[in-house]
Amino acid sequence: MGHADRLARMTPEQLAATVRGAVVDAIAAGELALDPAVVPTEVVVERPRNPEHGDYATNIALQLAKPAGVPPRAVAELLASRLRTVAGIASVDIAGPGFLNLVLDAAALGELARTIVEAGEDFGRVARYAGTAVNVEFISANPTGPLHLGHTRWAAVGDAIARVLEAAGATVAREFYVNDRGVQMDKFGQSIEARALGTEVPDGGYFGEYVEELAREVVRADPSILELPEPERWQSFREVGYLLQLAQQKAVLDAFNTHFDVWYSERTLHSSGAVDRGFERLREQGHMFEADGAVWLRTTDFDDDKDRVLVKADGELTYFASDTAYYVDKRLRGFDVCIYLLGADHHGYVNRLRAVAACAGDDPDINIEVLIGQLVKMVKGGEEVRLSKRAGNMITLEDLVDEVGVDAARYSLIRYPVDSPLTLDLDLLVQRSNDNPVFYVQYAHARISSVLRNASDLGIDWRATGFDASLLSHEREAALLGVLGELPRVMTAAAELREPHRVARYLEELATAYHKFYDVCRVLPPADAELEPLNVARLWLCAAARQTLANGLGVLGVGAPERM
RNA sequence: GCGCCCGUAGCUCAAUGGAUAGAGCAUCUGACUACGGAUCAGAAGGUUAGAGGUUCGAGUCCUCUCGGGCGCGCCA
Repeated sequence: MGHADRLARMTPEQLAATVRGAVVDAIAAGELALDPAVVPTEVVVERPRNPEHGDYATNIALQLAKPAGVPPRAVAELLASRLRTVAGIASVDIAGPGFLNLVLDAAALGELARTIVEAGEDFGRVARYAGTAVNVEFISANPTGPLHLGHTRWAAVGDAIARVLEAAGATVAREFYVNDRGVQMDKFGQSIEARALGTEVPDGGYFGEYVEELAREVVRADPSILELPEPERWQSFREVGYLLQLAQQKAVLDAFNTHFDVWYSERTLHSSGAVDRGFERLREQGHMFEADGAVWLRTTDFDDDKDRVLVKADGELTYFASDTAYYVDKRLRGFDVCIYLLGADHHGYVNRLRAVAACAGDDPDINIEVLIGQLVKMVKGGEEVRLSKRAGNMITLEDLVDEVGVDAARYSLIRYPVDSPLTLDLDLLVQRSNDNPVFYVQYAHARISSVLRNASDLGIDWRATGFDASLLSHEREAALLGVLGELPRVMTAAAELREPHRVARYLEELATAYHKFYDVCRVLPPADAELEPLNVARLWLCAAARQTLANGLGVLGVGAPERM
């Protein structure tokens, strides 16, 4: 019965297409005086907050009323009569100013469980960005010290953005720009040397305890370094110390489940000729000029406050010169979109980076994207913790993970949008980590895993037993199915908006829907009872829920434990 | 001074112009001799900082005011 099978399933995507079809048909039949071109290509079909408003609701009649010159309820009326004839749709109501409230047949909704189980890890993957190559650059901390809490938010969020984009079909490179060149590096080398020799750390140098540890390590690795003449000696300290520090950053990030594809060295940028290529591109585009003995980029052509110097009067390149070359290099490496994650203290860079893209002949609205994240504030004992290296209360990424674990740390940082400042209560995070919503979500996954294990122990092979979706008629089953069906749309929105926190919030909603279902719907047959078709149908639903939780958690880089 | 971000329940925060603004924590009251109680059911808690505007509809968009964070180098 191919016909029945085709009509049996009704995912939100299919429903949206069905509603749109009703509009197009109504126009073709002359019921609506509308240009088909004004019908949105994607009709919005959303799950109403109030369950009394049906499984799905659409505002399409409200949108079309004005262009059609007809009252919204009249538009709703004629769409409703068409939709009522569609197989899989149980009822259509008109509510409020002209909303269409749709209720699906239990079977049409329940088939979603099969769809999800069959899709497996692919459920939630969408094709929104298929064929797009995206470069996501984040953290890019100086390799002159450990990663601190300020970097940690980007470590979690940047990686989650990359994962979300991958789930949406993009090819993604996670990139870390290593500032291994310039004055800061020299200060770093001289600071390590000073600690090794017991002399005074230079002005503007690095004072942290880790510098002493680096000094000991460098000397231990090769004591002859102390015999070198200057400047080879401090330069050697710089080189060896830099590699040790960089390796430490990599190790910490790997442990944090954030794996970079590219560690791009600023030195390489210069030695590879990328700077020359970058300048060449900018010159071609006609935005470079000379004034006051310096070479400038006319970024004011594109919304920047002032023009920027590329080459100083003394012939030295500015940091900005590296930025421009780096951007051009990314584009030459084939990335369509270059995303930068910067802290709020760098928001002044947004316009100038966008101007760089424009000066290079690109479209700043397409090829470059600068995301500004607000800083993380920490509260401990009810008081704000001011993080400063000098005060010695710097909290590193490593510290946070040691205290709360990778999953809780990542989740806490990802579940909030980055454009609002975040206050983390260390006491809450550390001592009462069970209150972290990540455990609520993981618990749902572990709980389902347990049910499926028990089913297996009872010798139940639900996959091989017929699945009757129409049996999933309980309101909590319908609610759970409704939430399950949202993952593809949540993933699309999270990818488009670069907002992985939406996935986290969705998972919390899903976990709630599961727990509510589980509370009142017995899944396995009680002792001494026969296996009923309803038990099997609910096992399919459980499997679908578990798969969806696992897929969502995977996109956040958070584990989906089978036991906890 | 100019620019960007933010202001939602006691606290931490959601809500892509949609219906009665939602969660968690904290407070109070309930639910397992059946599948994991890290759960569930319920109560209480709001002039979405304030004032105008745009429209069928504004926490969301526009203007102004107030309050908070951050930034405005031929530094890196």
